[in-house]
Amino acid sequence: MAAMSPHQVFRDASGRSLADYPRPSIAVDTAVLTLLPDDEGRPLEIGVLLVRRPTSDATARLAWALPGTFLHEGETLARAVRRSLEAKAAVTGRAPQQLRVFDDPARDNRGWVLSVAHLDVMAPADLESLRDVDATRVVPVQSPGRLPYDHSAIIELAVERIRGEYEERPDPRHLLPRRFTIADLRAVHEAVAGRPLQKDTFRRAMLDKLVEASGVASGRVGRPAQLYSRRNGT
Amino acid sequence: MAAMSPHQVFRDASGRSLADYPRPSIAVDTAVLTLLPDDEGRPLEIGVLLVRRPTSDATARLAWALPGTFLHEGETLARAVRRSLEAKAAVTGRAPQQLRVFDDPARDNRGWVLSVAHLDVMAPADLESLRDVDATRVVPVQSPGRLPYDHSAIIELAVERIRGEYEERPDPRHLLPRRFTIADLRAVHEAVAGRPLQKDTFRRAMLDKLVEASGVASGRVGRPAQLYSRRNGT
DNA sequence: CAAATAGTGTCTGTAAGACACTATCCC
DNA sequence: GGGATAGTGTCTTACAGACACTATTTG
Repeated sequence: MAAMSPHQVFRDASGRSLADYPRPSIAVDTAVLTLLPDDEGRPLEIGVLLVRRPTSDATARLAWALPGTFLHEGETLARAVRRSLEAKAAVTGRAPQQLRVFDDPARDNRGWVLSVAHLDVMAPADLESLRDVDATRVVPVQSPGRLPYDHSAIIELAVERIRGEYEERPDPRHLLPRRFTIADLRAVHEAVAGRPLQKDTFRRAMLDKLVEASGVASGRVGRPAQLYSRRNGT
Repeated sequence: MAAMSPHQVFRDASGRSLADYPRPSIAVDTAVLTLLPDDEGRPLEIGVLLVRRPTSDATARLAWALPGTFLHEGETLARAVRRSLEAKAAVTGRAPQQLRVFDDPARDNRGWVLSVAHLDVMAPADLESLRDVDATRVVPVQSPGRLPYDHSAIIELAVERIRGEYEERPDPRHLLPRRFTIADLRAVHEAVAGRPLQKDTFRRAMLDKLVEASGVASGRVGRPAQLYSRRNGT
């Protein structure tokens, strides 16, 4: 990018100013991931938040989509993501994270629209408040149904990203509360990874990335489990 | 993103159409990475391509920047990257790859400009043709000098990305010709990693990711080295 | 022969996978 | 005690790191 001194109108080789070029609309679309529980309430698999689209008549088969909005003037992408989610969920995600830009000029028949795909993660509890709202659903990422645009690709990217993060660190997205047992942690990591993880190997790999917290888990049968928390209160 | 049936004007809750909203300009800025040789012509460290900016008068200290351009109508980001490079280099990079969007509304004093940072890689030979051109330089990524905007951050992201790729596979960006010795490969990987790599460990890790090619390397002193090539002609 | 580079044998330490065992709770 | 869950001991395998050795060329 060539740049000029401040407050000076930029003109290119053909003498046109910046404002003379056509500009695309910028959208943000967000895969809000969470965990879906099994019958006993334990984390089972990754779910993704969908919202009902203001669909016109017969296109009912594409009635659900990822939440998104257009970028407003003077707004950052992360702020646009949060704005698009605040209307749908009581608690906003912690840190919208960019995945990639979808830039096919013909991807949106409404015009020239670039979409910046984002990932956000919400704990299941934060999504309880909206579960019965008619305009939102949480579906398994394995079978999200037919989705418009590039939304299936966005979900795949988001899942890939979060799986990578969970292979490196214990619960980096704070799906668990501040204190938890190794069994809780393993259930979450298994749900994210989409496959069972070895009990003893998992424990040994995680122990030096956790700090021992005071107290043990009560309830249920069996020997009570030691509580742990993440390093440095993260 | 809500969507309408084809060829219908989209209007939001306030009845405004898509075109009524202000839209940002979209720029692409690219860190073109290559290898800088030492005195004997062996790859030593990662270099990045800079171009001279059409600087106005006294701002000479920011006279160099990453190549970039504005996105044109109907153009993909990758194509804009290639267009911005074709003017500067004889050979265009193989695959521009998105890094992230820089979206601070105040990052450019010319107006509202989002920049999509990209990574591209060129073999040193492909950059020979422009090395003496007055408007381009290749500088070490460790000490690129003062750069405008977010360009230093872009270079850091690009280096991080390419280092990750080179830890996984042998020369994924084709900095070497089709056939090469293990020693050639190790020199390239050491330059990318920025640190020396163990001779025997490196060899054993790479051997099963390569296919043996016919012939040995001639020249120099010492025992001639077996030639190898990448799997499946990639 | 010496010098130089290519390539291998092998030991050690670390860590994952797997299995079986011990520990401690509730009933 | 029985059932259930938490946590550990330990064997095997694999592999990175390290060092020293052998192999094959040029001069």
